[in-house]
Amino acid sequence: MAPTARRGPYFCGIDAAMDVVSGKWKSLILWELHHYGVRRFAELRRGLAGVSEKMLVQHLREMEEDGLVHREVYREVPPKVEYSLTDHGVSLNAALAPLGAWGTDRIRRIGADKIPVEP
Amino acid sequence: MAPTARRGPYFCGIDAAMDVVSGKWKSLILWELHHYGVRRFAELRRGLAGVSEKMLVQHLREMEEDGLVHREVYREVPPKVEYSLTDHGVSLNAALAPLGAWGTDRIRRIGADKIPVEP
DNA sequence: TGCGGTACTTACCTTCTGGTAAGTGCACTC
DNA sequence: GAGTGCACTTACCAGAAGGTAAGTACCGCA
Repeated sequence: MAPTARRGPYFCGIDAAMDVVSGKWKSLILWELHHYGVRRFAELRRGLAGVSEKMLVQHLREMEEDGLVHREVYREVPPKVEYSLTDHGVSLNAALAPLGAWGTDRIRRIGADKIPVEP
Repeated sequence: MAPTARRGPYFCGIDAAMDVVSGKWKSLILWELHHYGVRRFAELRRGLAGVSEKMLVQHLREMEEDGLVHREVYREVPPKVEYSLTDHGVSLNAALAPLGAWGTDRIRRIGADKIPVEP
């Protein structure tokens, strides 16, 4: 029940897009897949410092359901699964670009003290 | 402590922008203020069907802190407070436009059954 | 005199999100 | 034969987000 409780009726486009992007790691996953083209599960896990396996799986599943990422399973041992962006994923990433630029601007505005420094 | 617990170090621009937009009603508030230019508290409450006063105040306060909205208090009785977008708010709204377009497209894709129908 | 409207504030409660830690089955390496 | 890596799954738990309902202080209106 929980997995598909989302996707309610939307007020507007932003709403619909947000529903798909909201999730702590989704925009990072999008960016990672955009940057590398194709990535394996463990590669993503290592690429997104701090993500838990549970959340990575969950977000990837949701993004697959939403038609953003493609999941290719190779029936081998050890298991191999490759993730990549679909056309919708690519276009979403493009639509996020201006927002990213705005955010970069904001980081610059609020000062250099907010630059990523992990504890 | 809770009000300013956000604004952690950011991974990237998207992250920084999301931090500012995430909140159930924030994008709607942005849109409402963009559309009407200036709105009073009660006008916003009526415009955003379903929002609670608590969340509206809270979101407006955060957006004010983030430099997105301007709050103009008229010391009269009954009280009068006007909200409007700052330049940053306007530019954020512009940056959200492509995302909104993508979302509208998505709504069209996933079918007409998801069109806003409030219970 | 009581109701409605203004713009909030406060306390309490529920739901959702995300994190931790452990387990799974199989193959390769030391 | 113990340890490691692969791609997960499961159970449990903490904290954040958001909703409900009531209260505040003042005024205009009937």
